[in-house]
Amino acid sequence: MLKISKKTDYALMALQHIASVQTGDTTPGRVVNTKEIAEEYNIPLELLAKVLQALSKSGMIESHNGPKGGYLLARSAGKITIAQILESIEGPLGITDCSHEKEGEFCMQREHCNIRTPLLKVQDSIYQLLNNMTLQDMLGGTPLITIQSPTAEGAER
Amino acid sequence: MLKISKKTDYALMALQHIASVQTGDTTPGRVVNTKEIAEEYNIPLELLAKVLQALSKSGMIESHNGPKGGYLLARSAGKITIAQILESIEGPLGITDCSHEKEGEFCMQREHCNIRTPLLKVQDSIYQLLNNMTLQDMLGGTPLITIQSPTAEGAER
DNA sequence: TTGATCGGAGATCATTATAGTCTCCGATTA
DNA sequence: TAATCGGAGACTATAATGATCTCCGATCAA
Repeated sequence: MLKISKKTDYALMALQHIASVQTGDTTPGRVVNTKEIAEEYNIPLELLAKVLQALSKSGMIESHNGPKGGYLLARSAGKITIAQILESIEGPLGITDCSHEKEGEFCMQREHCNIRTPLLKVQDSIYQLLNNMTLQDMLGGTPLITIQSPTAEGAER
Repeated sequence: MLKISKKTDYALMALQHIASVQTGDTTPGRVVNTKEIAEEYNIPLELLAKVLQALSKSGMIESHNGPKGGYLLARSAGKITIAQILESIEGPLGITDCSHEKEGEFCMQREHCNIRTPLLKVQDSIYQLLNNMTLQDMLGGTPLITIQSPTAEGAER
C-alpha cells in the first residue's frame, strides 16, 4: 500500500516540532530533547531516540550532549526535503526490489521483465514529488506540494 | 521505502502480458492461462494464481474455466490504471496509518499530530500520479506519467 | 459421460520487516 | 562528581509478506 513506516512518521513529527520551536516566537533557538517530543506526541521514548539518532547521523539535525542537551535543526527547514527525511530513516527510496539492484544481482523475473522501465519512471515521479516538498512546507497551514513541471519532465524522458 | 509488494509486481507483469497477447498481431483475443505466465516470468504458479484471482474479483480481468480456459482483460488496457491494479492487490492506498481511519479510531499521536494534513496531500499527489497512468502506457516503450496539473491542484486545496 | 484441464478458495508455513524494549556507555555541565 | 543528556548494541514480539499444499467445482473434448 506504499505505506511509510511509523519510524518515519515519528521522524516527521519530531522534525516538525523542532522546526516550529526553533522558528517560533517564544523560545527561538532552544534545543529540544527526546523526552519532550516523546511526551508531546505519545511516541515510545526509546524508539524516538533511535529515530533522532538516525536523523543526526544523516546530518539533518545536530545533537548536544549533557544536561540541557538535545537537538537542533542542522539547516533551515526550507532546505530539508521530505525525500531526505524518508531516506534517512528507511534507506534509499525504491518502489520495487530491482530499483537499486547492484551489478550481478538479478531478480528471477529480470530476463523477461516487462515492467521494470515503467516502474522506474513512476518511482522517479514520486521521488520528484517528495524532493520538492520541504519541512518548511509542512509548517503552518501553507499550501504545498508543488511539483516542478512533472508533465513535461515525464514526457521528455 | 514506499515499496510495492511482489504480488503487485506479479499482477503488473501478468496484466502486461495478457494485454500484449490480446492486442498483439499473432493471436489476438487468445485467452492466457496461469501456467503460461508463471513459466514465462518465473513466478511461483500458485502465488500467481492468487493474484489473478484477486484481479478477476475486482473486475479487471475475466476468467474462463475448463480446458483451454484462462484470462482475458475485462476492459481495454487504456482503461486500467496502475492505481486500480495496486488497490486490487494491496487494498486502498494509504501512505500513513490514519489514511483510512474510521470514526472513533485514533492513533496515539492524533491529538497533537502535526503531519496528518500534509501527508494526506502527498498521498493525493501520489494517487493522482498512479491514477493517470494506465496499463496501456506500460505497453511498448511509450513515454508516460503525465499528471493532471498537480501544481495547481495541490495549491488550491 | 467421464476424465483431464482449468480457475476458486481455504488453510498452512517460512521468512522478513517492523515496532518496541532493555542495557550499558560516553559526553556534558551544573 | 553526580544527574542528565545522546550513542549504540542486542534483543523480543508481532505483523506482513511470500510461498506452498490441498481440495473443490466448472468446463470441454475425446
